[in-house]
Amino acid sequence: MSAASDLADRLHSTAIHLLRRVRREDAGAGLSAPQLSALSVIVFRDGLTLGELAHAEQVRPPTITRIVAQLEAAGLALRSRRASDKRVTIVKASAKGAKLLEEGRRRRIAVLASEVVRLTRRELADLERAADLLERLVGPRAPHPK
Amino acid sequence: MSAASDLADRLHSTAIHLLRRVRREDAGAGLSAPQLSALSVIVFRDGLTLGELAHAEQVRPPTITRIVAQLEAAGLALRSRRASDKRVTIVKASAKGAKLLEEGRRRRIAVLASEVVRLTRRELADLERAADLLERLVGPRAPHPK
DNA sequence: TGTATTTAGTTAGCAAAGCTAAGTATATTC
DNA sequence: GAATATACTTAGCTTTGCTAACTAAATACA
Repeated sequence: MSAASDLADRLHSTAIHLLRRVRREDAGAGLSAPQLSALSVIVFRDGLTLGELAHAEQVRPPTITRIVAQLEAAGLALRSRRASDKRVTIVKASAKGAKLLEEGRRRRIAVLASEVVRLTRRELADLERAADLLERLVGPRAPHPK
Repeated sequence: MSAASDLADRLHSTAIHLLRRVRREDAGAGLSAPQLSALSVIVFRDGLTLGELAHAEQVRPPTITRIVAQLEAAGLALRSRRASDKRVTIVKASAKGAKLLEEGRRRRIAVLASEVVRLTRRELADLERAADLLERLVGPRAPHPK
């Protein structure tokens, strides 16, 4: 139990540090980490609804409303109503958004991957497997009974 | 290069999701993730200075000033001046702080480790190694030339 | 049909995180 | 002993995240 406890602690701590580390670079691209994260999902799953995006990003509706509004204001994403149900909002990435995502990714690489590429092949494989596991651990899944 | 890029992206994304995941539980303990992270360092390295803590946490001085002020207001940490140099502030954990850290840790476990303990021994070993690597990647190290 | 409920998203307003710029107080330098 | 450097603080800004309360559209039901 203590081993799992320690590990969870370390993951928590490294997550905080990782985000602090990339924060400034992301800012250089003009986008915050949450904005980039959302944009990434939008590009990857083009045409999803705000609700789906909120679920994927594990935030509450008001939060995703605002983030998408920012992306839209920056000309990176587009919103439209679904014809068959005018309550739902469809989000798509603009060409500019897709392009900027690629740039943001490159910047992040400069910070993370400049170190990552120095790893041995074996260490890289470890990290890859760990990323799989982490995605399973923290992926969307009805987080809490409200 | 694209492999490293993808990996960096995934780590970035999982870091965001992990923190969102534990956010509510930490809130349940009355502490935010940054507060818990700082408290953890304070408990682990009792008697460090604010500057050292800021460096360990990779934030700017004003940020650490505020976080420690919050911990102090909550009765979890204590500040004192160093006799030999009255500019520097020494931070220590109170008994209450050490106790609460253990509780916060337990709560986080409930979220992360409830899944973590379900992993196979081999997966756990992967994650452990990954945590080592991540700590190396994102640990304190003069991040940017101001 | 026509009210009542549910669903999708928004608006308002709050606390905290992070920052920079500018201030204070103590040490150090010359 | 005046000038500079160091350690931290204060002020003020933007962004994140939340809950609570609202609007508008769809569905239920009677």
